[in-house]
Amino acid sequence: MEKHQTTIKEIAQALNVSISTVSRALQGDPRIGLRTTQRVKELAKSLHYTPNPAALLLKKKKTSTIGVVLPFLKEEFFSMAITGIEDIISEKGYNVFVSQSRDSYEREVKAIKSFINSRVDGVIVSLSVETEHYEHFKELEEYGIPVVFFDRTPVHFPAHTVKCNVLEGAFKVVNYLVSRGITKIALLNGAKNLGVSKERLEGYSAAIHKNGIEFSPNYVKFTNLTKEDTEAKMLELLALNDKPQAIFAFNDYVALDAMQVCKHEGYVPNKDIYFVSFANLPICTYMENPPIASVEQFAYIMGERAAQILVEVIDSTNTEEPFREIVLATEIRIHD
Amino acid sequence: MEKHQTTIKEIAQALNVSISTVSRALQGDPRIGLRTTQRVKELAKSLHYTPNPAALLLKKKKTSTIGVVLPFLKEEFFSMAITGIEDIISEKGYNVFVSQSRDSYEREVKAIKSFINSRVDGVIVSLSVETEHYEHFKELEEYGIPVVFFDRTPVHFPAHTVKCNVLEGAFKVVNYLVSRGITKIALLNGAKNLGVSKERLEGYSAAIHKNGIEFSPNYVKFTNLTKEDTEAKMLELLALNDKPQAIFAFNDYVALDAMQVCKHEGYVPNKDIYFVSFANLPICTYMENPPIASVEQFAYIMGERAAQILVEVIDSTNTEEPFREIVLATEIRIHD
DNA sequence: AATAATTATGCAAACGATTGCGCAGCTACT
DNA sequence: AGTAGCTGCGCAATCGTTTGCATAATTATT
Repeated sequence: MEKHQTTIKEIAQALNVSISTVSRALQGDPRIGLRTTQRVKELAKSLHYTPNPAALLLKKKKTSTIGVVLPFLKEEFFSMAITGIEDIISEKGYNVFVSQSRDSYEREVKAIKSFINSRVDGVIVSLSVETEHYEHFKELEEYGIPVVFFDRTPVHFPAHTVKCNVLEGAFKVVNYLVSRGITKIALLNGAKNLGVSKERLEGYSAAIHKNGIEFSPNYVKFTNLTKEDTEAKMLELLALNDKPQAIFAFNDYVALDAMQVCKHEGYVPNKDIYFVSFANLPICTYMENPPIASVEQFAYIMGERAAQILVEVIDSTNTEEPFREIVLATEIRIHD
Repeated sequence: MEKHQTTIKEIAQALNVSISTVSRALQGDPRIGLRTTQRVKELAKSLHYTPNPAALLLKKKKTSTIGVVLPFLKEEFFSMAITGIEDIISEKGYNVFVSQSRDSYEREVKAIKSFINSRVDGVIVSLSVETEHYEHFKELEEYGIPVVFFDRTPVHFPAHTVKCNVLEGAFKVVNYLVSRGITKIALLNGAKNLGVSKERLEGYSAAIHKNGIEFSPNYVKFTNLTKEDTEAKMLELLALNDKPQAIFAFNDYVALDAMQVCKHEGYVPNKDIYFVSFANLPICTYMENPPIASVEQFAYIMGERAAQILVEVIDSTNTEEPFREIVLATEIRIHD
């Protein structure tokens, strides 16, 4: 029952003109007469003609497809970003391949290779927590496939990036705690190799120092973002002689995991120990007890901006374009 | 700096053999000598040769790409299903296009048309809440593109489907409530046109009758799954003279929205009014007060099964294969 | 040594579209 | 009438592969 996909050739035969005429008419080439152009376009429409993408790629070297690699679709931050990407990209006639690294370096590399094989026109990436080497992105570069990173961007690797001002957000949220008289603040950070972890630490330190609080290395923990590691690190914090009064968590998911540990250990979150975090995910509005403050990260907007930059770079013939680095201002949301 | 994608032609020239020889050698055609085959394969590997997918499609009419359309990636149920799909499909060398209908019929239709244009080899769908007509899937059929539906499957439209035994699950969960002495049970259902809503209603009714409880139409509400509509319907239930003791919600998200209304109206969820629901999403483990019972839907497994069926159907040359209808057994999880 | 039987390889068409170049046919001018 | 200048189209090559049908090279057979 395979319905035949209409081709340009069939239109040509039906109208008794040549293939090239049909092709040009469809593109509105001025060399083709008005009458012919009309007839061709009408027939094409009534036959539901759509150009064969393979043939196009063969000639034009363009698949109208982009690839997205991100850690976890199930994290609302990323699924919202995807939605932003989809909205921009589909409006330009592109399709989106999605691949999850699940925070595995290996999976991330495989995804990129697979995208190279399928000749995507561009790639949008948010790094896995494990990623410390960027060869796979260099390879992308060698093939002339542009990449835009968002949120989890590489360090010491020049590239197009979209992120929010993490340092500023971290500073603000720590400052907020201090303004409430809370000074013993621990940082339950992401993995060390992530740039966004470093920036959180910087913002945290800056706020600590600015407020004349002594910086305690014991109060800074790094987690690989798994539930297990978060729990372990949170337990370490709770075991400290000088227990922190508040935890600044890497993001809402880390905060949630940490809060569970708290409860399990007999502390009441946001009463015995305060929590603040990053992301401000919608799902948290359903929580009984969300972090008392969260830095809004504008996931959807990040996705949109990343997609915009990517299509601009794809369209631009200028291969030597300077790297674009978008930094979104953060906003802090108070929840209690 | 565009690195040249190696072609079969270049390999042929370098080895001083013909293009066809290279092509055959790469495919392990026995007609090509062992020595030649070896040399070709080695050079191909060292040059990072990968066949141009466009050329392949042109010849083979196969894109090794499938499309997935589902309501919301941000709903954990669907993002888990995608993960299952990805795992199966990528292992077979396919890529996955993802598109969200966001519960809009129009968007769903557009996604399908776009998939037809890009000549995907198959499609996996979970219907939007608005979908009542299936012409777009008929069109897919006409082009010979197989479809597999999961969870939200069409009614009166024969197709490959993967779902769980909703009726049974609904029956069990209502039965559980009754076993706890709760008899005034309302059903906060999904939209009427969804098959899965109908089945929930059937299971609900069956359990009600079996336990000799009088069926009250006032206790059955349908929502289009938006927060607003859920809230409105929940308020109607709360306004009833004979207020229900428990709410059986369409899924966890509906339950969460409904519970918020409850709280807002001064009732304590799962104390003044009990909640049970469908899906049993991991995110609910972070809730203070999740539904007291939830029907496990095995999202990941559904995704896997749907993908398996799809690749089987794609590979099978037999166009007249009977429709496969997988029904997964449900399990009910007690949370308190 | 000539021929048959293998074995190994090449030619060229085809897939569906784009595009540089060439060539009719018409009009208009001298 | 002859020629220049348009206008409107068609030819054929091209993109990277696959594949049916030769053909060439090698070995075996007599």
